[in-house]
Amino acid sequence: MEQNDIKTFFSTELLGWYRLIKRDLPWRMNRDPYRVWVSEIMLQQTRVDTVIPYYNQFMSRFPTVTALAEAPETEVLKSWEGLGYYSRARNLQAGAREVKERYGGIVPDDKASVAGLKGVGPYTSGAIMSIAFNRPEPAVDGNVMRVLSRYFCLEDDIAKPSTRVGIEKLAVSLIPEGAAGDFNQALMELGALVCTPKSPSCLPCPVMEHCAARLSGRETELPIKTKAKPPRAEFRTAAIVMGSGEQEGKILVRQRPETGLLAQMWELPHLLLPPDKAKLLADTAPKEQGELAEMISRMLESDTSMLIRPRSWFTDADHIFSHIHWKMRFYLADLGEEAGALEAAAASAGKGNALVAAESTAEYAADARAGQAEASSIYRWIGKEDMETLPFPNLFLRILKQFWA
DNA sequence: AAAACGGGGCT
DNA sequence: AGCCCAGTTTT
Repeated sequence: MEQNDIKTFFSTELLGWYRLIKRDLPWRMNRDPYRVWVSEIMLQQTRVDTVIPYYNQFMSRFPTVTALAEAPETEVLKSWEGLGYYSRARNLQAGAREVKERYGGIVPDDKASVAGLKGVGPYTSGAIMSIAFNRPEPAVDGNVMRVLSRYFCLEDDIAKPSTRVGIEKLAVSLIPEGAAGDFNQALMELGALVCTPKSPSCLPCPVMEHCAARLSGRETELPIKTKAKPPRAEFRTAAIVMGSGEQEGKILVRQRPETGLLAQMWELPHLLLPPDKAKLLADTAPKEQGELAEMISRMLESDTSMLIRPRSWFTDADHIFSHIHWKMRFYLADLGEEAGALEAAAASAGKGNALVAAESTAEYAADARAGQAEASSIYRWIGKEDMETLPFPNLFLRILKQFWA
């Protein structure tokens, strides 16, 4: 059979299959461009099952572009809490504000305008244009690269940006006349339900008979993809500082900087350990680390001008981001009058009031500067009920819940 | 071109 | 416990 017939077969069979079995997802209720837009942003790097509850809550709280544009930023961030990649939420709201101001609150039926919105890249602009407006644009995500790599037996590394560009050209050529939205969703649906990464279910696949990878028995070898580097380890000590007097029953939290990791989210105060101290955390029992407790307490004194007394070890927690592995140790601390046991231990370890040892690495220096630049104005005492208002990343939310359990 | 940027699911 | 998933922005 000729290549063009193989392509036509693919498009026709896939589209027919999708129209029979497509899942009933909340963002498929209608073609409202705003609903499509929100769903596509949430679905970046995130599975359908995870997104569904967030999507429903988000749409009821921010039903229109204007509602989102006019909402307080913290509220938007709070609604994104636990979803990850928080710049998506801030970019989405920035986009909503642009649509409100420049396009009167109507998402424009124009590729360049949509592609110009913050947080909207090649995939998302293609998805919005095709799904909401039925324009023949490619929407190439990981599913699509996997499906097409297998069906056409493409051996390019899908981790390379240039590969996506090539697959986009192929994808456009496959779009059936007048069915761009359904076809693009069909491609992703097949990748999600049938042509899965690990063990694809070829037997029920609507296009198996002309799948080049399957025909040559190579469906599990494709697509080719270079593996990511493992995350680098970072050791951090953190404190749960319990207030007294006015602050009785409250604890000390702070807001992260405007940019970078977990930007603008709230957190328990913590400190990146230089490599030599990190070994201490890794190798020594929590209760014998007066020195580490002492370091975080000195950092807090310098930031807040309050006398912080570490009292006891609370818990250890690991958190793995895509590029960093945080190994954290939490101490309970208060503003007590007398020195705590841990401080005594630190003193006997021979550490006086000297500041934390000079930075050993560029990373540590950068972290220390960022911490200092934001110091003092970003700290705040919160009670249990404030957890419902301030956005915290999951790792800190878990610790807070454990503390207030 | 490579790194930064979360969090959860599967085996 | 280790491996996998992968869009956009920034460097």
